[in-house]
Amino acid sequence: MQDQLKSDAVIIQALRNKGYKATPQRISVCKIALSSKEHPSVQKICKEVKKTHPTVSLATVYTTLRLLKESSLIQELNFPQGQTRFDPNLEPHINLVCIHCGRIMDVNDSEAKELINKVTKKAKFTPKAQRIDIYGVCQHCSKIDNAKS
Amino acid sequence: MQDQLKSDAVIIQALRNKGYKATPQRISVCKIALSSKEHPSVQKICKEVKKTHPTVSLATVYTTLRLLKESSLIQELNFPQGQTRFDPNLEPHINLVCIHCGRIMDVNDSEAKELINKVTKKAKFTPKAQRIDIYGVCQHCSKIDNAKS
DNA sequence: GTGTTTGCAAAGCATTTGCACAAGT
DNA sequence: ACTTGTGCAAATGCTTTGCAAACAC
Repeated sequence: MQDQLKSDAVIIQALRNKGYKATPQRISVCKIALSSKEHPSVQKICKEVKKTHPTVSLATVYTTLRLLKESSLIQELNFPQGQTRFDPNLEPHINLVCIHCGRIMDVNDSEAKELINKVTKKAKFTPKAQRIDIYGVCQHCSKIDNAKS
Repeated sequence: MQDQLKSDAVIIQALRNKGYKATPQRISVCKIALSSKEHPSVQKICKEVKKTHPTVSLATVYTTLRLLKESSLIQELNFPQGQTRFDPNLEPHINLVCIHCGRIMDVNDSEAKELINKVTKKAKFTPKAQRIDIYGVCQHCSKIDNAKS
């Protein structure tokens, strides 16, 4: 699940710097939320944490995710039907959201950044964050669809 | 609230074409959802409809909005804390979302369209819809902030 | 007249909160 | 030791659903 694992030490330090206690559950949630490229849901994160901390509760996962959000380390992506996913990539980038398999792929594109700069400057709007989603069918799913027909 | 009011006749025709009955409540919800530039919430739409149809229920508003969504006439924009807003603009455009006053301003920009074309082609992704949000402080709210300090 | 829609109230979910106990510093 | 965090269960708030009466066609 995590390609780019943050080490425990780094996370413990970051939590303490912000005045939070570094509990095992918290460290685990942070590691997954900050390292995953899968844009996991709360349920998915909780399931993952349970592998090493079987007693963890959803409440703790929610609380920790809120800390990360308030510390501007992750972004919350809300979708219809109460689907919420989390993204540690806060740079301007594009989310390709597959409406078949639910996968979200990141595309880093410098033009996205330029577009945001241009538009906000023109509208005298002070940007703090952004979200660019494209909804559609990913390469993998359209292959499956084609094979079926 | 509505600058670009769709006429009743057009909406009635559209509903019937899709096999739906044109009830007064439905017509009213459609008019507001399709014409408003304010990206209204469900509550706001319901309140607006109540002005002419005081007995309308939230359930009816929800149902009608679902029809419009499934007919690809509006888009649902989900935000944290169960905030849902609706947007009749389905063309690629940019939403400037003010985190102070909650206003959402549309910016039509051909570069947004081009960016989407480029990225989806490259990733062999079939686009169906999109959403580009920039979160920050609008011109009006930053003036207020400056005046305070 | 027939099938759909309405409006109410109840049910369903995701998320938050209160609180006693446990754990980190 | 003191304070904060955990985990449970209950509460909250948005959205959906079931159903009888009302309505569109």
